[in-house]
Amino acid sequence: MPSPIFISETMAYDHKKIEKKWQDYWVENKVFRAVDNFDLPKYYVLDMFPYPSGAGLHVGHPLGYIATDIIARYKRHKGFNVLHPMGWDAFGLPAEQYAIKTGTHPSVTTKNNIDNFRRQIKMLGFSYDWDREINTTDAKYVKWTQWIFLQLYKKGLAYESEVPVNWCPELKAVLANEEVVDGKSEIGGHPVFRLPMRQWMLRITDYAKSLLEGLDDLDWPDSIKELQRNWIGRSEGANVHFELPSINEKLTVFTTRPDTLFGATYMVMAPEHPLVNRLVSAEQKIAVKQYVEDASKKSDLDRTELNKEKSGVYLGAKAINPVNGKEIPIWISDYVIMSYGTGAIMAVPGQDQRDWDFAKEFDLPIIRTVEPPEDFEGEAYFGEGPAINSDFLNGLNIADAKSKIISWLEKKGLGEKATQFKLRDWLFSRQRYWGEPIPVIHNNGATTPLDESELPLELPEVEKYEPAGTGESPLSNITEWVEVKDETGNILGLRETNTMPQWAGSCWYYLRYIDPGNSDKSWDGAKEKYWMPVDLYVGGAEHAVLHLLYARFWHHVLYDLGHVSTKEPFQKLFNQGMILGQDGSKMSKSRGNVVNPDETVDTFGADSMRLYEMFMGPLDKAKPWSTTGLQGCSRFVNKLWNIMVTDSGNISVKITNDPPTKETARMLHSMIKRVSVNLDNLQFNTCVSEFMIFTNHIQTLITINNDVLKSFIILINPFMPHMAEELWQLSGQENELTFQKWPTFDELLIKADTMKLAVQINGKRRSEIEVDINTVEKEIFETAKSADKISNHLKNKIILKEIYVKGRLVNIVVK
RNA sequence: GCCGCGGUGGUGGAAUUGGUAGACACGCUGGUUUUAGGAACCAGUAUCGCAAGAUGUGAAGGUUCGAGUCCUUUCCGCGGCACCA
Repeated sequence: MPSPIFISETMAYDHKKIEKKWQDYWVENKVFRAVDNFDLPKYYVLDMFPYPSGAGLHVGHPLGYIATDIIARYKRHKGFNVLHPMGWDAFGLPAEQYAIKTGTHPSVTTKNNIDNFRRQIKMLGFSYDWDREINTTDAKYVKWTQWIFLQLYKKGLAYESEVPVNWCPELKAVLANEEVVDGKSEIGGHPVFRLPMRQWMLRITDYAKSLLEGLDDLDWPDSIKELQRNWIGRSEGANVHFELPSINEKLTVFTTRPDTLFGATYMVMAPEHPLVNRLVSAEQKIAVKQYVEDASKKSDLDRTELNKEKSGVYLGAKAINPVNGKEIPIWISDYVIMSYGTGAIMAVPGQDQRDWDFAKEFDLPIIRTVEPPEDFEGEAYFGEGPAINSDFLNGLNIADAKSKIISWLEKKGLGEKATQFKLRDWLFSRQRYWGEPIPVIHNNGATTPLDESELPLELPEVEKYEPAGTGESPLSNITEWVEVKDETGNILGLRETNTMPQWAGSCWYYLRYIDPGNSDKSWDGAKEKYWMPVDLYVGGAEHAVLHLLYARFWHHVLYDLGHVSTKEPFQKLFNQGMILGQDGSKMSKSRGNVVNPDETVDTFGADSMRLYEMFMGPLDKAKPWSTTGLQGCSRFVNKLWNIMVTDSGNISVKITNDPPTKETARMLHSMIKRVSVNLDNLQFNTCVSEFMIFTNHIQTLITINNDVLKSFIILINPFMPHMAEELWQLSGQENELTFQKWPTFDELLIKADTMKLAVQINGKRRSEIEVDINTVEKEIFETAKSADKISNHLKNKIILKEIYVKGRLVNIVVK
């Protein structure tokens, strides 16, 4: 960004010198250290810690950090003991891919990137307690990540399974469901295929109910709660058992519409269903085998892209519909998926569009069991209506029919009420080097967890970081690490060579900040009880169903095991929006619209950048960067400086002990009120406007009262701490600014002596009157009626009603 | 298709939650100052109109004394999910 710097005639605020001065001061005096003083009210304000990439920060990254820093500083002024930490989510694929290319150990890359990120973050003057900095790749941290894994393992929540996984040949790794988007990898957009592989899984499905119900009491954006609810995907319905006469077994299906059972005219099983081979008839054997093979070759992308046309094959077997004893044919089709419900459905084409499409394709019978309205022209009907063709359910609405059929099924032992979740177990292993080793030893098909005393299990040095390509991690090549031997050299077992996914470290880092140096325990119980939960958590919405769901899962487990005192980790969540490039599109290297914070801070200073990012608009909205907008904020910063400070660097002679005018006092108290309320609501942009309005006012003053100035400095300190500290010092204050009490406002002082009231005729503004604040209503109406332009509007009209909205307006309703 | 969020000047956005729409800033126009450019300061800036005045928060209806705000229908944009039975 070529920004020519011109020397102005007024003394410019020397941001470089002053920012360095106070940043050094804060570090040397450990001003922002959080002390474990349990008597003080606490406030835990947390940022989603970054993955330190090689590219460094662009101006969008620190947006949330600026907001949390403002809140942290605000809460300190409000008397809270504030915990505000920062750390690094440092395991991950980019460092490993760089290692494959260059041979540089990922720990070296990671260290360099962290150093750069730390430098960039520090230049913005954030009030982090750097004594609590953590790094997920640090052996002292990995130890406790592995320790938590062992707790999950011991509780039976970690298991190995040969499951069809999302295999990405390009990344040479398997991915979690949450990491696959539209059949492609979330990172890089490479195709993903379904392959069976041995994998570690975490039983997050055991916590589906708990995770769903826990959302209710959280102060989170509705959109994120809704996203998680959808992802967990609770469905209420029934399991229904269908008799399979040919093999004398039962086939259970899950349905949300048991009321439509009389309309079930055929059944469909997933091609992978275990009963397929036993049910298939001799005549259909070849066709079925072919279909099953074709289905297994399809990638996720194929399956979604082909979702328009239904395919399938008749199994040559029948099932008995339990409500009427009718024989119905069983088909297989890939529109039924094995991993949801029981992998088989009862098809009710009359009430389900997918079943309708399939029935039309293969000429299967359709029976409506809910009467559609007369003008209904669609195909399957899923609206409300009376039951038809359904024997004892006829005439009932859907809800009544459901409960009646469920109790009928339960009484006869043919089915029962059931709840299903979409959520699947969490695929927890990765075929990568740069992750936490899973602390487990294999021996003859059995697995043994490491003893806690053997933790941390550290990564061995390797020569090649390239994965084997067969789905095995680079660790599998390190024989001396993999083979666990006793003193005499006998092999006792083989180490697990898969590592944990990047999410592992971020699942509990907020707990480690509470007690980062503890080498005996993951964290101290008393400290955890004091600091938790996180009072405010700010980060990007892209983590809605990944990090935020996984972390909640671990936390729920830790709660059940008695390791944490709160059921939920993050009480209030806020998502910062994206900062777009000047052109309105997403900032990216390829578009060439990336704004670098190093240059911005160098040219305009940290305070200007902080102020501008807050001024741009609401924190949660996406908004484009504007260099002229930034210049506007920089202009404001300099203007404020020049009002307060002389060219020779002393506090202005305007600052005196003369009492403020009524107007100045009114504006100060109004500002205190609005800034306080807006900060409580995380509305930072309007706080900045308030500062501008007040500054525009004091610019016109001949003298500025010293106490007014003091209050103003405290108000701006969260936003522009460097200048605030300097002004605080220049104005002769000696106490630590950080802990000054937040000013309070006096409602009486905010009121002016007179008020301006709009005068409306039939709700339209026609005039304005100014009256004394104590004027009684009757007098106000009289004044209003005689006001400029109003008498004209009242000519030849009948006044029906007179409305006075206190302090705002008068409305005269006429006819 | 389903779920969630949004649509206000030339631009980013305000609006005490039903009460004077456009705060604050950017940009633009004119002025002061300056050798000039820049900076700083002053004034103006929703639209139409010389004016009086009229119109105006994606569109159309409705509730109300009064609607950017509430209700209905509809269009557009963004995010998420997607054969989940």
